Amino acid sequence: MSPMRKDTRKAPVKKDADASPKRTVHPISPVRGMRDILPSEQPLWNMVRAKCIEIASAYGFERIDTPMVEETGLFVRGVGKYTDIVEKEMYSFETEGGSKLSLRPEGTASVMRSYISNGMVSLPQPVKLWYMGPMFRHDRPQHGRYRQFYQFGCEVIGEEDAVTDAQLALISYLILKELGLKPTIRINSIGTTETRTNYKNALVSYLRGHRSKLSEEDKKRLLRSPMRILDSKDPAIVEIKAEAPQIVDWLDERSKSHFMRVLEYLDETNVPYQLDPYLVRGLDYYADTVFEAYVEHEDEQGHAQLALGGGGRYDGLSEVLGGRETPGTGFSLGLDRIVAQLRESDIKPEKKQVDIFVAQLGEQGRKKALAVFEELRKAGIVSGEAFAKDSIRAQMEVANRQEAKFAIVIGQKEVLDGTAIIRDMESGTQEIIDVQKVIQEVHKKLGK
RNA sequence: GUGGCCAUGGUGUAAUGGUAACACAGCAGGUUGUGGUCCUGUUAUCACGGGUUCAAUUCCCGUUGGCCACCCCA
Repeated sequence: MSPMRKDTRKAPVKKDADASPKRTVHPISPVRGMRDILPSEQPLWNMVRAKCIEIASAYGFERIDTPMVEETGLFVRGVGKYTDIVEKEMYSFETEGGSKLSLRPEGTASVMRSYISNGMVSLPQPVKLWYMGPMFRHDRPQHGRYRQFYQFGCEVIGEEDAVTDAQLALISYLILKELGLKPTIRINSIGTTETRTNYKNALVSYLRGHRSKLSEEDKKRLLRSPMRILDSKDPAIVEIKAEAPQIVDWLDERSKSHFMRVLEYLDETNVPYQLDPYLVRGLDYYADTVFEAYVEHEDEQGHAQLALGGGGRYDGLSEVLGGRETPGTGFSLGLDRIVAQLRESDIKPEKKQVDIFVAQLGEQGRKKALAVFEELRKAGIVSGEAFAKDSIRAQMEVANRQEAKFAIVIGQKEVLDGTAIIRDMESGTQEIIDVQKVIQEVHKKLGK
């Protein structure tokens, strides 16, 4: 029992005698829209991460990690200059050398860039990749929306067959479903660039006919991105939408048959999906198939639909980024939102239980316990400890909190005898065992 | 980017123009040999800055942050 130990314990609380009683340093809070994912939240996150990886791996996807910082031009060209993401949500900065860089707002552009710059064309096609990591968008924080958020995504590059589109919708559905959510897929086809140009013209002239009902914001979008108006929740727009031209009617034969095949494959998978003729995604690289995965979400007003992820085909992206013509299709899921939904649905991961807690008493006991803990660890037994605590009582409290099934107590006496006490935390019964045989005793107890 | 609401210990809350109460969690202890109950102690210059006032945690303004809606999206 050294006084030193007592000092250490109190150190964090003790105030510097010389310092003024006032705290002059302001506490630092996280930057707006950023947050910590705490240890207590990690098991749920891990459950989500593990499910994503499990299913992607089963479908033959391999992991890729791309940098979080890219040239701003990658996103301007890839995602689209006039998208909201690029226009007002990117964290962009210039380096001293004059490079214009951005924190990635999404993953697909980077993956395609990597495919091109690493010459993955020479790999057996298609190349199937998954990624997981933080994305950054400078948007106003809100429910299920952060400035740093986490996405998991899958990309299939080098394959144009419609079955791939269906598979990706299936995979995104499966991940959510197997986590315990009840997702639905909403799907549409937005055809080729040419189709969209023609459709946009028709849409704009239709909307012009209702110009008086459009908000200022929507009037502006009439010129730049008229299709986005269809996303609006404005009741006036919803009404106008009902009569608006639908892009399906403008699809060329190739797009039409591609889409029909996607739907046919989807029919085979039992994925619940809805055709949404007005589904448009916020990124320019999409062509033909687009889809979103969403769940019903309860909020104060009643319920709304919350998108947990989305994706689609991006056959033109490679060329826009300077690669050769390469088809691609993919999706991404919002991990933060999935975690939030799981919490709302009260879905919890299985708790990892401590099998055995190693308690010690006295200096000799502590030293022996250190060795025993390591033996247990090597034997693959999940163990707990609180070696810095002196009192056995405090240690038992920790053992109890950790919900340990058993506790081993090694004190002065046990060290001398070459024994250890093993205690059943449930019943409170305990017995003396040979310390040499700790591992086999524990195995025996846990085995039954 | 626009608008609304909010800001008290680690967490959740309470009260009050005269410096704060409760619950839970944490730590220590109830004579370093034993947990889940109990008891004791301990843990807040009331987000930050300024103003009004004899006096502000309480009123006002600003800042920062949070929540929510719009916009948009994951």
